[in-house]
Amino acid sequence: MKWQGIWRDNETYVVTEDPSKPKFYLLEMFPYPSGELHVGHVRNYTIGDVISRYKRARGYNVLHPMGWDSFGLPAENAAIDRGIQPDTWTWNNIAHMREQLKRMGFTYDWSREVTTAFPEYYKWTQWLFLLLYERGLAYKKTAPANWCPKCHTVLANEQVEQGKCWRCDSLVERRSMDQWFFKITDYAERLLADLEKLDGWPEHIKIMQANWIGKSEGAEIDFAGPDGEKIPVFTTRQDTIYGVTYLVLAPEHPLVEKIIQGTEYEAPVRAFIDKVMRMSEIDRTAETLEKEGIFTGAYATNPVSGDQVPIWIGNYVIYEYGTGAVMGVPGHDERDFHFARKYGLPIKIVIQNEDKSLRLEEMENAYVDPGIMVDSGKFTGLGSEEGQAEVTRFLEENGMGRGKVTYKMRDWLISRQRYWGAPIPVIYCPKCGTVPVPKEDLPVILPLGLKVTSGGPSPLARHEEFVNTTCPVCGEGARRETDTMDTFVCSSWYFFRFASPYNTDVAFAKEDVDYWSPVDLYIGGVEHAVMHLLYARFITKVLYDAGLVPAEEPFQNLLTQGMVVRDGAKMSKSKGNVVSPDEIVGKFGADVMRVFMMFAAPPERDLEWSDRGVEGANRFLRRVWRQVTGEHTGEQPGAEGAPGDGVSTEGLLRIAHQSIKKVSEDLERLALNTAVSQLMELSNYIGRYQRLPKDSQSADALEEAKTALLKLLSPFAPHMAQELWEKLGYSGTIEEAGWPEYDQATIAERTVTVVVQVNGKVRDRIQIEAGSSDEEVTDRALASERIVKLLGEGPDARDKIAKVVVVKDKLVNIVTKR
RNA sequence: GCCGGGGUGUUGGAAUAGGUAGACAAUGGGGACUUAAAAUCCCCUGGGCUUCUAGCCCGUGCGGGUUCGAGUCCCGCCCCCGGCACCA
Repeated sequence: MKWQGIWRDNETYVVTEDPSKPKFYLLEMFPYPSGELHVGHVRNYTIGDVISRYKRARGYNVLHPMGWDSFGLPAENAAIDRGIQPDTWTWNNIAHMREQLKRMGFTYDWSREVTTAFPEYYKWTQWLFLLLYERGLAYKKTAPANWCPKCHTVLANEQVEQGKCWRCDSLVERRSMDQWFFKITDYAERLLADLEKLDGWPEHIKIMQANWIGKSEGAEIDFAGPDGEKIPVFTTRQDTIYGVTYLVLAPEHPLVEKIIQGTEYEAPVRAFIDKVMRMSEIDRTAETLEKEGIFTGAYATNPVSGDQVPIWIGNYVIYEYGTGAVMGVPGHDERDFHFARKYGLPIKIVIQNEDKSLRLEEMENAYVDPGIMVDSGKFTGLGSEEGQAEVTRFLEENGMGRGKVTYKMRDWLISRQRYWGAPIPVIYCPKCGTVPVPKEDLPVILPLGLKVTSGGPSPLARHEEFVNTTCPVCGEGARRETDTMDTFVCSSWYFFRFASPYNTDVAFAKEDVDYWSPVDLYIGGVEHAVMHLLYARFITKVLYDAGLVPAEEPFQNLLTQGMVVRDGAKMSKSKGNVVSPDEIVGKFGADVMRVFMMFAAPPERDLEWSDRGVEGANRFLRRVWRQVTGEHTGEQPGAEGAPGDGVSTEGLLRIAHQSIKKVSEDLERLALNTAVSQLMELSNYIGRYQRLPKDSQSADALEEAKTALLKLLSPFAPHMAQELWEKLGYSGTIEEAGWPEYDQATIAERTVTVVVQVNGKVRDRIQIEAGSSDEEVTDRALASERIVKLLGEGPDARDKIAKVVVVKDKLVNIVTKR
């Protein structure tokens, strides 16, 4: 507490741009102000704070900011449940959580605090929308969207998990609505390609993003419908074009209506479509769903082979992907194979494996591997890969189709039919149509004090004063857009605002973002692997293209920390296994909480909460206190133990310097748990050393070991390290004293323990002078008591040896003849 | 199904470049101090065996392999966790 006040009063952690120092931009994902800091936050922010303090001690100019992702649905729900205004609720939560953060002793530069729900911030979120609009990257269209009935709004694709809303788990429905989108698909290729540049990202996150983007290279082939109209299909297997025996359209496909009209197939096809369309999204995409289809009565022509093939409708064809129509190649596609078998459609083999062993009557599965094209007209004999290129060329030369790349990723739907968000800055004029709000009119203020109710249209849409406005172009009466933006828009650029938070006339100043960008280390949960992290990369690229930021990628290094669990399960109120950080901090102090969380598990893995572990951390810090001050911390004196063997001044200095090396390296590679364990080892040794007779202790060496311990401990337990620093008689902050450097000569041991193995099994250990030659080591090993016992002495032993392997100063392995 | 990550004592975890498996903790046990308890300090804490002041065998999910030597590399399985999921 004492030091927190001093840090604040001296503005220790307020940073300014300083070109004379190397910069380090450290960022943790800012929280949604839910009301209470939970242990997951504490873990995330402690990891960041440890790195921040370490980098600062190392002389970096560290930007370490904090803010609030403060728009969003829970505020509205709280308003409904408790009758408080969303803004009041949000500001109260922020005030409370800010205090909780301060109590942890985090090194934030609070002068840069950013709150996305303040007009000073969302003005620039709206500006960002207009920037995308100008650049043709924001557009409105009517499209079927994911509607969450409980949240009363649409959701982006990324926010639907297994057919359910990511927030409330409700089953998502399909609704056709007029919506604003950001054209993230224009950046699909770059978002994919630039993943390769992100060396500092965990591989699995990059893979998740690549899968989400879902690039497929193939071709679009124009089949001819019954009246000669084009029916394009997308395929990645152009080489199987001669194996097409039918076509399948998605039930939504516009051509369906046309080809069944007035035919005997009309009624049954309609019934089939109705059935499919009535299914919920989750049922329709469930893996258990039986593939079903129905014949339309119409036929299409294969442009390459000239074959006439029946047109079917299938429940498994997705209208939004590719062209919403697929060619059925049962011989070489698993799904098509089963569909063909089920409905008695013909199967053709057009790809043979090398040994020509495929026989139609023996096939139980499709042959999906590459092979040699057979029965494929002029392409017969080509390999699959070559065939794909040749078929594509043939299609293009004859106007029958074209090479095509398709992505699974869809455009980012940003409209939300909710109140507590940044209003979309658009006006609809009966005369001028859709008109963006001029930049000088920003922000479009979100009116406060509205009555928020559950269900029905958003309060904004019912608030006439907000809705009614004048057209900025013609001045006539017009209406405002009443949807607000997805909160992920707010969080897709906040890291630039932190670099330049004071500006009122620009979103961020060029020189500020030039100095600070990119974020050197970004820390947060995996749950944002494809949402926030993809959106932030997209927006950064847009800003880069507009010449506003210097970096094409926002986050140089990424650390995705694991969850905090208890009894193996995620903490939740309903399970009653929630740990309150306030309680722990109140009982043991922030340092104990910090040390426990850093020690209990490596950052990227889940951390199992353990009350016993917290007590262990407490014991460790109390011991350090006693060792440094010589004071007792409540225990009775007189129960001193023996120092144990092998404790020496030389040993003390060695472990002190080894610890400097080890802790520094561990901090660099973010192995914070092993860094703490090294500190424990150092402390254990100091304890044993202090139990030596006073006259064999070196005060200088002890002082050196103590200061090393405190400096190394200071990122983890800053309050205590600082207090002890003062007690040792030093002035100023321990951080200003700098990070310790180790001396290699002190670490080097004069004698080393070498393991002696016989045939790979450890048989003895010998003490030997460091740097001894292989011959010396071998001689010593053979002379050792245990080896003599096993192999005999002198020439006897030498006769039995086939080979000796020596690893310098570590190990010698004697291999005997068999 | 596909793609990732993982499987090490009673538990959390360590072993960073193929070289002493189990560091550091937690738990449990024993002891010291104490009238007693707490706190503190010391010792032990993977399994089995034996001739027990000492030593042997087994042991990193399972089965093979490479190597003087494998938790680590290769092949084939099993299980757990995460992501995607009829994507043509």
